[in-house]
Amino acid sequence: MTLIQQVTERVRGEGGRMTGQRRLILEALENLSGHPTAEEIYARVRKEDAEINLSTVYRTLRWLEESGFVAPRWFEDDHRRERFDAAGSSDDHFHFRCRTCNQIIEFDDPNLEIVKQAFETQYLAEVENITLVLYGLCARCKIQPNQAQGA
Amino acid sequence: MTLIQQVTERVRGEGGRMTGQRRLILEALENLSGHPTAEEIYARVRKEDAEINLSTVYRTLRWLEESGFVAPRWFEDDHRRERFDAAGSSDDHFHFRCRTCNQIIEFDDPNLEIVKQAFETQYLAEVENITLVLYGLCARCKIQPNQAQGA
DNA sequence: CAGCTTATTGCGAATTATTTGCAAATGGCA
DNA sequence: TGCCATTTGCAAATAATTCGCAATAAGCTG
Repeated sequence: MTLIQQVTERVRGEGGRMTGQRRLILEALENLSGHPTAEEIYARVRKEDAEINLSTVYRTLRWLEESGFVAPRWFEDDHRRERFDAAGSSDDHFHFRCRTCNQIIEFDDPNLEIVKQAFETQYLAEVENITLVLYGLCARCKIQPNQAQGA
Repeated sequence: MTLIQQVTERVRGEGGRMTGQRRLILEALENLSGHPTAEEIYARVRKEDAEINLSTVYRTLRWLEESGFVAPRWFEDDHRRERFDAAGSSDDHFHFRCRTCNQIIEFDDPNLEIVKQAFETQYLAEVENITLVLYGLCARCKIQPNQAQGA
């Protein structure tokens, strides 16, 4: 089932409406690779609907976030700008961000479960959530520098 | 050697001045526990010098950051607000943040080195920096909830 | 398929953390 | 003690995101 179908089902179930704007924003989320910003999604959607407003994009993203369809992320090299992770909040994974080309790679590692448990045991705490970001150079930029993409 | 002494040495070495404002900000950094915000440092410093301006606090923190004496941190539950880690950028450690009392615990774990190396090997990347934050409930808040402190 | 209700949109203004420009103040060497 | 470049205070600028509100349009209902 596609993202648009899932969201449609959800929105209808709670008396909401599936508008043209929402459909376009969902399409943009599926098609834009990486973790786009609201502006990037806005730019993409604008190609189809020149009248759409940036605040509609923000509102829709916030609403998708509440339902767990997207998760907000912030990276330190650009900490003011929110990015949207279309993988949603359910599927947990970690991130690597290349400081040259700005690409984001998602990965997972079972060691994080160990780190979490060790912390919980030592501090008698309960860990609900983990954010891990590795910053550095991706394979390509290690060899051939300066391929900077969008911020 | 105290932080103020270290910074004085550095600033004099590069033709800068150790002003009363800078001294107070450094004292605040040493005395405030956790990872204070610029506003918190400002509030503290203001008790000694009612004339100091918030932008002086920001400028000084930025300058300390450039020299590696403090490191900026952002936590997701309050992602817009910058916090300053007096441990500096040299000493690397990770963070736990309690979602109830907002306290920050610093910790280290050798498994992160393994995660880093595994990632570098698999993706042929070079990791320069790691940010890891665990979010959850600290020991006290697990038992006795609602002791919320500053944001 | 036209009407109706109210969820959603567009727009512009507000918000908030941080930064900047500039004239006035001051640290610290001569 | 005076000089002058570095720093400060102040007020205005920035920039991402949010909000209020009147206008628009989903999608039931008849």
